Amino acid sequence: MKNIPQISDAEWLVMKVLWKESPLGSSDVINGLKGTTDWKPKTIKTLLSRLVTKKALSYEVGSRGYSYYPLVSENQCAKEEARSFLGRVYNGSLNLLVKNFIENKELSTEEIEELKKLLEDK
Amino acid sequence: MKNIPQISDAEWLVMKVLWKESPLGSSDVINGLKGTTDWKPKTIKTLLSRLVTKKALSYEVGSRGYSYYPLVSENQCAKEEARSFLGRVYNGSLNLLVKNFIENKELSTEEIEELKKLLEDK
DNA sequence: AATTAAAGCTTACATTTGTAGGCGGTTTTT
DNA sequence: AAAAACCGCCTACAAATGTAAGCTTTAATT
Repeated sequence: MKNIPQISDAEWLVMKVLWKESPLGSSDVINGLKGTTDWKPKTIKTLLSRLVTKKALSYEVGSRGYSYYPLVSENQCAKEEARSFLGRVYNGSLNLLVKNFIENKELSTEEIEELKKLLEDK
Repeated sequence: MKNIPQISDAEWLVMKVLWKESPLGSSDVINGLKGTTDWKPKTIKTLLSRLVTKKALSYEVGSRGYSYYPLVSENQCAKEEARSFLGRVYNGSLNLLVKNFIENKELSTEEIEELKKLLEDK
């Protein structure tokens, strides 16, 4: 059981690129964020470095620079975030969240059907 | 349509006290947090002030100090947090979150039953 | 070969957050 | 009335975050 590092909002976007495909050089990550953000390349490199420091990423050294890859899975991180978010806002209860969504009519009919199915299949 | 202010983790705990009951004086809030946190009274006052600055709270002036009350509802804030969290982590999809919980077996049988019921009743 | 571009390392700097302490005035206890 | 407790206001200060720029070495282009 490892500790999941804290990943900030901005850092999540970087991680997502690398969860989709890795290893990638920084320029690839920069490219992968075109359209998603307006960050300067330097900003993205800062985020990459911080993620390495936090041990969310590591890298291999190649001739044309580092090739980054995740040390933690998206699933692990998502779970951790969910835990923290649900704990803070919904007393840790996923059901309460869903209930709220239903009550606030935040869900389309299709989504509700899909949820039902998910639960049935389970 | 108002903007929901950003409420930090620590601030949430303060808001929760006031969402449960308000208006309350700072000493009541301090009391309401006994057992939940170890914060010094001063810390809680700082949080109260910050929440006022952020317009998450306001207060009436009484003879024995301020009486704080929320300017935003728990439901609004919860919705906003959910939006931000789901957006960041689950592409905005509640269903994806639920799916993940099911797959990771984070839900007890009872919770699943309850969810089904919630969806049926809807 | 000379210039330009890129890589990573270090530094920057404002804002938000966690976590208080000090100060001067008021209220409540002794 | 004097002391103790409490009030709110202002200040503090480190860590995390968002958002980069500068410098030095290396690689790519002309």
